[in-house]
Amino acid sequence: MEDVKAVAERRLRSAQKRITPQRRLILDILVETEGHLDAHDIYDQARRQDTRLSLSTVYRTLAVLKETGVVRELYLDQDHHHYELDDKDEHSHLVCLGCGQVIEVDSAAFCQAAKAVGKEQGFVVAAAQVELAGYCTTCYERQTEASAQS
Amino acid sequence: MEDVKAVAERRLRSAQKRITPQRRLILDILVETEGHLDAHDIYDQARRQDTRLSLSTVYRTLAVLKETGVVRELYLDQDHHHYELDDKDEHSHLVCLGCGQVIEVDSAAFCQAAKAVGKEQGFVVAAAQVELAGYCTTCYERQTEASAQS
DNA sequence: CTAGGTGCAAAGAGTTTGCAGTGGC
DNA sequence: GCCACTGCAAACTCTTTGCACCTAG
Repeated sequence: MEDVKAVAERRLRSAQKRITPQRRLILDILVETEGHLDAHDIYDQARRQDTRLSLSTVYRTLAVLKETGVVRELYLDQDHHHYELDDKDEHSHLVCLGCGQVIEVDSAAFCQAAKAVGKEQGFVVAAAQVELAGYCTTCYERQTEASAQS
Repeated sequence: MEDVKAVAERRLRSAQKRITPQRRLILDILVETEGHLDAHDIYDQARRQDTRLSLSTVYRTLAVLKETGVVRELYLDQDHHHYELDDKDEHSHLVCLGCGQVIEVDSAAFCQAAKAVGKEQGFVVAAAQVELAGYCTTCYERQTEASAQS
């Protein structure tokens, strides 16, 4: 855990970026939450500890962290960006259309498929963004019940 | 070709939606272009034939077409939505980070992987959105040249 | 000391909405 | 003729930018 932060700070430093309290705070939140946060989530949480932090700083920090490969930007829905720490293995996201929960799954299978597909087209795949939409068990049952009684 | 439009109109009608000249126009553009258009592309093209058409109508029409399953909304980049006719087979998109071109590829492999992965988690996958980012042959070569001489 | 970073407020994209008038069915 | 649809303008959301001040290295 502590490691992640150390690595992140090293990366910032080697990119001539400064380690400011604001950046530390945002990084802490990302590390502790281990989730998929959007800029506003981070802002809200950060505000509890530093009431003067501004949203633009959050955006600017996320941009820096993305540039340095510390966080990854996700596209879980089409309205805003989400971010997660980039310390995990390749994985993709299952988004439940019913309750909105996001499940992470290993995506080795996709990466392999991605590279194969790319190769066919003479295309070098740098990144595969796979978002799966569907229904979790609970929501699926709820939905089939609902349509059964109509 | 003509078929697609007929199907689309039938779908609209059965959803109690009206067939207006504006909707026909937008549909025509989608059918003829066969590409991945964003709202503004459609607006620009449509304006050539109907100078009074408004952007909101484009958005509203796209929303209706999406609802009725005539078009599919894509997420090719994070800044705005793209749309394509939903009459094609399952396919995904290769987006070139160099020149921005979008190549469509068959994604049977992904769909299969998607369903398998979902099943493991008790998750019913309704849609898989796969966007692959990378470099086409030309841009890849240009890039390796550039880094070679530095 | 001096870039690079910050807060604030204002600007920008892309998209949505309220409302009065129009036109499919 | 009714109600869905339209155009227009204004609002809204998310994100970015300009600028003066501040602070990490």
